[in-house]
Amino acid sequence: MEYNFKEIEQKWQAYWKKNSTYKTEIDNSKPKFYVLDMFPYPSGAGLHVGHPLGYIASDIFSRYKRLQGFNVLHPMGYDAYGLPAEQYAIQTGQHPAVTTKKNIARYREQLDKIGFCYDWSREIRTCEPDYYKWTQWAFIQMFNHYFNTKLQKAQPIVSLIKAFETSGTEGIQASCTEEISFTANEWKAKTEKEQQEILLNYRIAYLADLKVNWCPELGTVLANDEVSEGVSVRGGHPVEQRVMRQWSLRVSAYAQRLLDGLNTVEWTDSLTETQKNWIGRSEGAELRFEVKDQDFNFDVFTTRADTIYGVTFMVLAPESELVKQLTTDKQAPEVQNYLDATKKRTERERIADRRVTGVFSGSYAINPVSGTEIPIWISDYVLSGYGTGAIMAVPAHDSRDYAFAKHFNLPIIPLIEGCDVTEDSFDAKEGIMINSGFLNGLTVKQAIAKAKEYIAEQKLGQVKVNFRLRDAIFSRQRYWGEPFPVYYKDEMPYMLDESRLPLELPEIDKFLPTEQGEPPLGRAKNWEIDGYPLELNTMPVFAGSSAYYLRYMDPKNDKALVSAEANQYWRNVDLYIGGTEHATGHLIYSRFWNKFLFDLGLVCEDEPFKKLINQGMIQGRSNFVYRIKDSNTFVSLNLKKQYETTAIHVDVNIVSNDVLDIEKFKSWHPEYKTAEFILEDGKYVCGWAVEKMSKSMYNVVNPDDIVEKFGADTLRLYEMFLGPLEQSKPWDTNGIDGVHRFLKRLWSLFYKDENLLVNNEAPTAEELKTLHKTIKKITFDIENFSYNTSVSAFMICVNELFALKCSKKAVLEPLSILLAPFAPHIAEELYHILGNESTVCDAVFPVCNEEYLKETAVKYPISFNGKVRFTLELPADMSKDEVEKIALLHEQTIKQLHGKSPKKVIIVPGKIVNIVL
RNA sequence: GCCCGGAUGGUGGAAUGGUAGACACGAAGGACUUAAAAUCCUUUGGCUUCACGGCUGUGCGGGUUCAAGUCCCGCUUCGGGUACCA
Repeated sequence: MEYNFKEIEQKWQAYWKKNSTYKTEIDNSKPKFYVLDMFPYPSGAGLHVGHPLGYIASDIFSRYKRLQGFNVLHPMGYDAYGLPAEQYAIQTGQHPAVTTKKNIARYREQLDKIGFCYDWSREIRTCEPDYYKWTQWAFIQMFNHYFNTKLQKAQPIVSLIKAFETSGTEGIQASCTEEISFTANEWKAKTEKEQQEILLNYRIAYLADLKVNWCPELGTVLANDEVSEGVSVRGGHPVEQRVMRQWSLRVSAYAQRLLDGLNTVEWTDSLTETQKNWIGRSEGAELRFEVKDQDFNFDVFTTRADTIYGVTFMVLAPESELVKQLTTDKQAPEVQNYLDATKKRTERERIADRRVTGVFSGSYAINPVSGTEIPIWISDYVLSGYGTGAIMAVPAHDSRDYAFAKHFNLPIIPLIEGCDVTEDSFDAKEGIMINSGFLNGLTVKQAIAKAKEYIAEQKLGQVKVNFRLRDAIFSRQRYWGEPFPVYYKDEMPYMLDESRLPLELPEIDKFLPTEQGEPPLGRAKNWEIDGYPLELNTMPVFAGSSAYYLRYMDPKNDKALVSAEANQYWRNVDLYIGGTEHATGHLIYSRFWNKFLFDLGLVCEDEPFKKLINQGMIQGRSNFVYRIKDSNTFVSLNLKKQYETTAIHVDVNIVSNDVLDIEKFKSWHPEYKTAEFILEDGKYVCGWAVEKMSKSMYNVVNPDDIVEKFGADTLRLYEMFLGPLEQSKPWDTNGIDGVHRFLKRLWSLFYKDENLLVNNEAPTAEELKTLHKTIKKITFDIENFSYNTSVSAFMICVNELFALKCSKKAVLEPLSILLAPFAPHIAEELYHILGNESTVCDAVFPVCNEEYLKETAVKYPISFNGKVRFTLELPADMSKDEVEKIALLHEQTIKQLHGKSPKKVIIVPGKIVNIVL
């Protein structure tokens, strides 16, 4: 019997489906393990071979954990809302729901072929009302809470209202958009509308006028993580700054907790580092500067309080409210010119063209420590959104201030002994302070601490921590997203009653803004509730992915996002696998979302993802043919030097081992029908390059084709065999024969022609050694996600058993269980051939018995000055002295010594002998 | 600019400081076959030698060590992230 993968794979996929093998229920008798993949956005292009890489890795781990007796939750679903479907709808008029559904069906079909152990009964789609009901619900909770900075925890907004009623803002410790203060009486005197406006200043989900990233091309605002280098991450359209009234989530309130939490999770260093940078905590001081000839002062934030004696000017952000206050009449026209000019510059232009610009405001500040007068400038190199939107400039020790000072000829005072600031600033935080009054003679580190102390003592300001992390803008002027459960009364937002959820996405005639420039929902008929208009914006794509891992625990629950019981059992994700591209988006938002729900007592774990692995990208491997200029003749790779040629991408699917299938090429495209070829050794050899896998490079490989030709097990093994999981590597179908041969060879241990070879003989010591060293290696590799070396280990094992002609059940059975996580179909088949009747998924993972691995002899490499000259087989338990004696007496040693006596002999028992001459 | 990863045969890649190149692909040769496919066996870093063997070799330059792909210092280079965050 031959290895018929097609038959085997179909048979067991049907069996698993029929027997609900992958259905998971809460089982308190077993420990839980939750393995999660970052769910995909179902794009129209379907899956290419790069997509399943992470899914296969998580599938292996899930199956492994199950074999070890864990109750494994391994769900899958779809991040179904998003821009591409809507852009497509705008172009074609097709409803995004229709294309999304179609794409999901296609994804599912592709995923099913690979034999994953997903519990599909738990599937979720973010665009389904049953699901987004809970996204809307969470939003309502965020609206109804504020963040108490003292407790570092979300609290009901009603408790804040109570506090306002009794003592106003006195003693309030709450994260807010803007510091405001009022008394209890003032509060009570306010109208309902005024009170609501004030509460928005504190709510975790709030509406505010904010400077946002507006993308005209997409017709929507974008969050910071959706913009990179001044263009939208999706589509690469220019983005500009605009002030708009938008929903936001007060993610910044959780900055410290988001930072602290990173110490409690097992993520890769690079990922935690990225998050740390994104959160951007900096400790420093807020210093108050008085303005000369005005009864006015303002604060600046600095991490270098030690450089206070080197401040030679101040700079305000052009958008700062201080600009108006500090611009003198004389300077007013010039300042206005500058403001107009900067406003016109988009973020992108500012990044591309980083010239030094600025204008003098006319005012002077007084250095609070030295008392000197310093001019106040305005420049766009200072950001309005960070700190106070104003800085103290220390050109000697900050490169940006230095560039500015040089350009406008402002003084530069060095503060560190021996530093040279004639060409560049000295930014390093090291050295001994000079020119700095009471800080002279201290190291920079000491000076920072002392200056902070001084500032606090003298009440010149306060020690402060600033974060780079911004609140998440949560409104999108788009159709294909979750509607907000919000209606407006007297222009103030109010939440829908929970009983009215979900608020379903209405139908509209066109997926475009209205003629008045309102978002697409402005087109919806009767988009109101009880006579009040509903919100026209929809939620961003990260809304639906922020708590999906919780929903999988209890996907059908219509009373809660997740029941306490399910949450108590499944708790959080033990292993999360996905791409690095979500480092600053999804992985921040979902941690924030989870912490919020944690504060409300709705989930029992503070961090959602305990361990996280980033799978590397699968790159494409493109092939080229070389056309001789102005002809339809193509020349083979190694002959092309003789001609002037153009390289043309050719579909990798009609190339095998870099040799072009000429007939297929001719019919690939009409213009090549009459093509002629200059061959080498009768073959047309193509060139190649590693590039992104994309349609335009003709290097996309579809997993379906691989499954068709080699089977799912081969695909799974080969994806893992390509290289380390976390590394990026090119896909090259050429190597796949190797793993396919391995499976065939494994099969050949069971069958020769029609004869079953399996027998019940007792295994030899050698066979047991092969088996158990494989068990040991595979176990270690799975635990360390080193799947590429496990595939090698399987190959070695089968090669050895093949050489030993071993078809013993006692060896093959554990081997088939061992292989089951990697190649479940063939493993299941083999397991049944061996006489088992239940699924291999419920077998017990074999355990290595070290007894079988014990070596009686060691092959000692004998080296001279570190260079190995020969090997010597000696008993494993031989003493050091005896090894030395034998090694030194060996004829080859004597030859190497040339009559000299060795200076030193190093013996590492069981490892190596090194003789030093 | 800053931060994080890499760099090992023709290719993908192995190597708790202890015989570099496991395992595969490709290539070459052979067996089986009328033939092909499939399968099996052998060789395969480079240079050198009839051979035994020798020399050399993990991006570059230093260093530590009995011993370095691995540790340290300084570069080169290719990816990825981030960007006026004071």
